[in-house]
Amino acid sequence: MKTLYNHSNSVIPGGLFMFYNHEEIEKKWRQVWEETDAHATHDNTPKPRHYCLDMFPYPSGEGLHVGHWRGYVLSDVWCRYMKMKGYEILHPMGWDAFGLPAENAAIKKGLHPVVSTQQNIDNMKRQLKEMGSMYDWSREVNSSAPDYYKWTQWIFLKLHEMGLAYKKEAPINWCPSCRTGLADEEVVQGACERCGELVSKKYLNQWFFRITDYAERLLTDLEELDWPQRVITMQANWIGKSYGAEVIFRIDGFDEDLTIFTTRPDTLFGATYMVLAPEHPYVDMITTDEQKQQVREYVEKAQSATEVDRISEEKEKTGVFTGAYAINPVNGEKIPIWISDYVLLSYGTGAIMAVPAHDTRDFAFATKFNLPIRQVILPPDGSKEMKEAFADEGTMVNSGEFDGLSSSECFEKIVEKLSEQNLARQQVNYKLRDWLISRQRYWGAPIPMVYCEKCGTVPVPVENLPVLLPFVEKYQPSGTGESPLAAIPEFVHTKCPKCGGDAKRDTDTISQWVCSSWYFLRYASPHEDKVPFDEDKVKMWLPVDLYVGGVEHAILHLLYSRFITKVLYEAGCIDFKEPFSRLFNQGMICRVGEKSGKLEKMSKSKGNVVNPDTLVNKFGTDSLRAYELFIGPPELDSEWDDSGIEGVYRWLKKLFVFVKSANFANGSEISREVKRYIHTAIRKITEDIERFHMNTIISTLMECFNNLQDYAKKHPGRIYKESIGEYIRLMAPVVPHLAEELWQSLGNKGSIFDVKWPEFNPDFIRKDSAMIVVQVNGKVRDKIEMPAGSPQDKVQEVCLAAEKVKSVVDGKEIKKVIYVQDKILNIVVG
RNA sequence: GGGCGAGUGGCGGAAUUGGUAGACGCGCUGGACUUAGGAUCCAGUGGGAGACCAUGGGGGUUCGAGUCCCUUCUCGCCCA
Repeated sequence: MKTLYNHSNSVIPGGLFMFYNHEEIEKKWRQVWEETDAHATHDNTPKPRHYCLDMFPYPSGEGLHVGHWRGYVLSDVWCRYMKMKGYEILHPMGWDAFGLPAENAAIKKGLHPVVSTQQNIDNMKRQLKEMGSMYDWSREVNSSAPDYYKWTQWIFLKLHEMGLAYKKEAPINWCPSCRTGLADEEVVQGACERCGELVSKKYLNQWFFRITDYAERLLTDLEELDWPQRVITMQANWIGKSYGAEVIFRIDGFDEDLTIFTTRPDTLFGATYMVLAPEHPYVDMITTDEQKQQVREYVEKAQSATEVDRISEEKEKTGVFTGAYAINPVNGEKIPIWISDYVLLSYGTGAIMAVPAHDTRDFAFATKFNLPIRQVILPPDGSKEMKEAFADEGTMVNSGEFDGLSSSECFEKIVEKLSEQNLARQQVNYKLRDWLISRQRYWGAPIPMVYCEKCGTVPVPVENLPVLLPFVEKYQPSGTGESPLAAIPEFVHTKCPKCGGDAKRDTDTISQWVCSSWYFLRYASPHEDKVPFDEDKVKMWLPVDLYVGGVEHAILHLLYSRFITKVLYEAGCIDFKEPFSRLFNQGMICRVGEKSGKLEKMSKSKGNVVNPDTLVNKFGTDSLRAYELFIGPPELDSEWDDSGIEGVYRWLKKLFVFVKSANFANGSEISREVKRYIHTAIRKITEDIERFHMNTIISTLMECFNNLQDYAKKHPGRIYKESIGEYIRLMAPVVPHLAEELWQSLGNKGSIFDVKWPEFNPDFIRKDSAMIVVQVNGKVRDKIEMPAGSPQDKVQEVCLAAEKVKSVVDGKEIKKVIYVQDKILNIVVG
């Protein structure tokens, strides 16, 4: 008894005890929701539909921490609010269960991924249910389930059929620790996005998706999205469109030409040498005998360097002369051809013209190897000194007929001139490269392709899907560049679907990013078994109205999903080009890291996680939900502080006692004061939810409650059920369990979420009097209460008579008076 | 180096269009009830004795600036 009293009881007037038993209340209402199927989404409904999606998590063994809760609480508050606004809500949840994170976790625990994934899903699902979110679990998807990945394979085949999936032997990003190839997007600062290991190069025959075909569409359609600006910018930068020109340089003594891409054709006269990527196909051909040895050694060494190192501006430049010369098409000059690793084969044409005077890296290279630096653009200050490259625009010099013109003008003029001789043309270039989707790992959807000696590469027919991932004991990555599946003869050996002869399966698996780039479509018809998604239902629900998740997916997942959506649009499967109309990125929850002592993103490895289970036990889900919002603006990072939850808990406890212990009168509220409190809150909270200012919802609710409580103390028994009911509806999206409980105890039947969101009435917040702030020369001198709507001369008269004002104004000339209705009167004196 | 955020009490943070800076909460101080208080309730809480001073620093626009403009510093993220 004593512990209960300590924790949760409040003494109410009259000496009675009230116990806010959050555990019992929350359990009760979750059960009611389950029994009444309260969160089921109905496809057929007269209501307007709203699709709100959380980025589905990968089933981690560590479970959820309070940082994960943030986004989920936010979207749930939004959904519950929208439901009360009269929408039919689709708010599903599922598991990004295939792929490296899940597999690495399984290996670490020494469990089979099938087992560990299921365990993790069970635990996380329990946690998610405890959050009280209105997920419709009947629509749960699991990307590692055959009835799901069957359709991931279908997507692969669709792209193949459209000519958007192709296989090529290429140097790819290889993570030696994860023992698999990675997409460019998965390499961050030269390291594996997952494990942080430095990525190296490996030549492998791999499947790619032709995302570059969609570069322009992916860029221009960004404009129509209601997304955070920074995500749009990051995507645009990643696509990396640049305008420039292709210019052809003749190679002295050879029939072959070198084509280069430059974003600065205006600097052509300043090109004093050329550089090829060490892997460039002409290197061997043009290298003179004297240079052969050196070049060969250099090419070998360059293979091992990471891309980030190669293109870094800080790194000491290296390179070797090939002995060959090219002819600069604008002036016929013979310029040496070098090779250097700062030129990448994969960007542009793998060859550049080097203009040391106007490019930072070229400048560093030329300085090191004593190559000529010729200034062709004069900076606006006319400086001819060249201590570093001048990369801006200016006036042309040393450029023949173009001298004296502005460099921006010559950008086109020089290209035009060369194009007459077919030596140049305007060209747009993209940094985006094709998407590598083969993984040499076990835990993924097998690539549905078969290699037949007779027929070549043959897609597995759709009716034979899924190509099942075999259950094997030994699934650890081999590291040889072959997937573990290659070691399973029963899997590898198959019959050719075309000729029926012996054939071998592709043994790589599809990147998890493909699995997650279409899951939002699956939720519309999660049990459909004839097609990946029911087109009518997708039309009903999509595109996603609100997508909530972390900014870490700004490029990878969001770009891939946009791409797949565009492909399916082109294929005529869906009628929209963009999957997510509105995107919201919640900020990270941070805490001081155990080892670093610094504020870091919450994660197990940093040793700074806070487990929600403990807090739920002590304070209840509703308190934690409210506190997750209260901690700060949802789009900004916030620091977790355990003690803050106490304040929220106290509010709920007091509220519980307040509502449960009083008898509110039936009928309409008669107090104007109470009406004003409630309607001020209705207006503020509605606006705040609409613009995602979730933190101030809590403040407003607390403030309003404090007002109601004070009022009730002064006027016992004078608050009506109507007002309390409105208050409970306002808090319902945030604290759903308590709201249901209190709603019921007011004598209502049914769920509060089937009741309409309260309407704000401006008549009720109008005040009879206004507190006028009286300023003299902008300084506050007094505050005077006046009837609302008083005219300026009246206000001025009263204010000037006020003692505090008089003492500063007297004896001075009044130069000007500014009056803002019912707010402020500013007297300007000389 | 470039782009985008952010900088307000002891702390987390409020402040639609420029109009009482510090809402709400934590913490703290004092008091009440109590065997006890880590429960609850009441009061107080930016600094300064004060005129006044205060939204990272400096300038500006304005009757009035946390908010707009210029400049500068610090931190975070992304790109290079």
